[in-house]
Amino acid sequence: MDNGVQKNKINSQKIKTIFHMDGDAFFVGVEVAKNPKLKGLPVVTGEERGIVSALSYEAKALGITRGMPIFRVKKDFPKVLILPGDYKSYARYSSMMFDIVKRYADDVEEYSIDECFADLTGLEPSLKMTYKQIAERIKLEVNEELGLSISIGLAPTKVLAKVASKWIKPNGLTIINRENISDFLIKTPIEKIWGIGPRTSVLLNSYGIKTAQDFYLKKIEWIREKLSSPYEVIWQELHGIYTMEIDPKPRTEYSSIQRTRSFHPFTNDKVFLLSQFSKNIEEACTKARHYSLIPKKISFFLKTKDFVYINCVATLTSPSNAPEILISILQNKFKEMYKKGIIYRTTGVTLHDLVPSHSSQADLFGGTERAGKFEHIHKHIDFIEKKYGKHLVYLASTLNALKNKKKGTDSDDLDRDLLFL
DNA sequence: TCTGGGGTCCTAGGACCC
DNA sequence: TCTGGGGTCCTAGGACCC
Repeated sequence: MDNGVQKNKINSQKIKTIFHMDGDAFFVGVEVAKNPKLKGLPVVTGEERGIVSALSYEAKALGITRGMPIFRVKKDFPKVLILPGDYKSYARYSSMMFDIVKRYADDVEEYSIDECFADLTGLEPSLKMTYKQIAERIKLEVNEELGLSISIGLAPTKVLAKVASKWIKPNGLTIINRENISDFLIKTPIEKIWGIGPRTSVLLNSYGIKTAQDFYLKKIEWIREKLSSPYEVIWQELHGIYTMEIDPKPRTEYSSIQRTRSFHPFTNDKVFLLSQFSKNIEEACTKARHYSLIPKKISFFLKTKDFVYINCVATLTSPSNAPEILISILQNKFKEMYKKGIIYRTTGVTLHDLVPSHSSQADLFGGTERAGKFEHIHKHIDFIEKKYGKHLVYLASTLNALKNKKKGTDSDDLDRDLLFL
């Protein structure tokens, strides 16, 4: 009970040095590293998504923002270079970047594709460098070896290290220690603190809390009374009390896997929607198999053109990561979710309660046996995709998602497709 | 057609049991 | 009889993150 607080009582004896690294305009940074001719130009990525995912500082200077529709960029900023995302390269550069950090620190938490935390505590004597020098070395090596610019924060906690790495950007290095915390928090709006989003900011504003310093100055009892437990942890962290641990586990464990697709134009075509779902299921299953995970639960959602979600959950009597089985579940659930007169923009599938595949036991209803047959096929498919590239092999129902499916098809068609399974 | 895609964690409240 | 008072487990949904 109250684990975070208990832990920190022990940990607060020892002041930590937490390192946080944040890529500068990371996706664009990688594009520039791949093709140095782009350096100094206004560049954005996200062409395939229709909105700006990342933008170079030159593009930002023109007034482009994250999330801006690509058509607007084309129209208003014709000189800007627009690139599609190259996620394979981003992942490669990401792990090379983290490898550099691991040269110095053992405990590295890969937080996202362009961010990591590391615990540098106690490394000064063995590396014969100050913490600042270690950070400078890492920055230099990432810059020289990978051609990437990063910003670094050093602080006693993760939350403060995030404040620090954001302080100077790009190419910054900022140190917060227990003595100068307030200098930073006074100038940080509360909504900029990691973990405090728009809803909580509005609530805190209503209590007169505008800056991180205002929050910091509240009594812990007040925080407990007004907010839930994660905010108590943030309060501790802002006080320099190490509470959120570094988690160096490799990113191979998932508690859920999701695949969604939005489409254009919006539609209420049953066959089209089902084929989109089907493709989502296949891709989610491919990922699940890649990590040897099997879901015990699956959920589906439809999003209407007005952003209303229709959710639906199914518990699997026999856990499976074979798309054929999950699609047959979808067939039933879809009838509950779909309404004739409504126009949809997105379909989504989430696999929940993932367990390692070796732990799935045989059941009495033959579901596992049936899944076993498919397992064979999928082994081959996974192999082919590994060799020749992704998304080569699809199920019949997914073909509808690949062909630009004609509108208003009768649902009998669909049943035939699914029967084919 | 301003608003994509992939995650994690926490809480409130219902169901069920004694 | 003016319907306590716990547990536990599960789910839906909120909030937040990059």
